[in-house]
Amino acid sequence: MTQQRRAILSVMETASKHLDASQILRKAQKLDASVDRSTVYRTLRLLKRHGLIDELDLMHINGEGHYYERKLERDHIHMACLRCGKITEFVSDEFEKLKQQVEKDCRFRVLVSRLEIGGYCAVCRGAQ
Amino acid sequence: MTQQRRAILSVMETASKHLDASQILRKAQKLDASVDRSTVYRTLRLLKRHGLIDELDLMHINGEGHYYERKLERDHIHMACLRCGKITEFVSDEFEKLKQQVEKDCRFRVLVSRLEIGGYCAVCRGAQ
DNA sequence: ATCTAGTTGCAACTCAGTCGCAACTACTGG
DNA sequence: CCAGTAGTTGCGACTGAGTTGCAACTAGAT
Repeated sequence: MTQQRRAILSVMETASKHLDASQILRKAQKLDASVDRSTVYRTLRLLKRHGLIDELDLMHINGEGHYYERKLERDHIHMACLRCGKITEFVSDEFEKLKQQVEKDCRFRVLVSRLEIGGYCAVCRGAQ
Repeated sequence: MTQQRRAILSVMETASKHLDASQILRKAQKLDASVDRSTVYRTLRLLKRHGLIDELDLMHINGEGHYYERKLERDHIHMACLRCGKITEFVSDEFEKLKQQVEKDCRFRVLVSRLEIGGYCAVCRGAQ
């Protein structure tokens, strides 16, 4: 556990929204100016492998990069509005059931899952 | 509808598995040698926007790129084995129900959806 | 046959993410 | 408390996916 990792960890813990690697870098550098881009990537890879963070695309609403968020107790769905860009999260028992079905019917051990939906949010749906 | 688009379309229609952009380029060039990388990207973007193909990450089992597949009547889940790399597809009514729930409970119009699961397939689960 | 809007190939570019390496640092055992 | 070492870091150079500006070129309408 190094200074740099502590800084990155702390950024992830306190983040209020989905951050991409360069945003994480900038925020981590405010805590420890020595943090390097490659350390961020290396640490993110580590955290991902250990199942502590989730990696998201958010339907590529802004470019090709990835977003990261701390993995919480319950998985959630990400919905991205293709019009206004808003990201909504949604927790659903149906989702849990679906994963259980996969485990059972496909005899597949589920470790990570990512459900992203693109479409129109309630507001934009009306405005459209 | 140009020669080049016809070639790319044809590759997508006849593909037996998930292809990335460079594989699509190579295959398309066998049908029309003039096809350029940028045309492939431009056409894929177009097809994606029109909802004719789906874009996948396949849990980044091999690098950062994207994979594409023709969108069929029914959506399906992609499961990627983190040990042997096998990709399995699975059609589920639960998945349809889940999307309906999102439409209803979140008043969110679902246009595209992508559910990817990483874990261990039946074979590797035993071998592990 | 002509015109034009849309498409293409090309080459140069951007940007995310990776890698090799020498310098460094957090922990171990003495 | 200190030396040894395994693992981590910063740096700079690199890779590879995807994009873009532009002049040349179609496909299809008139």
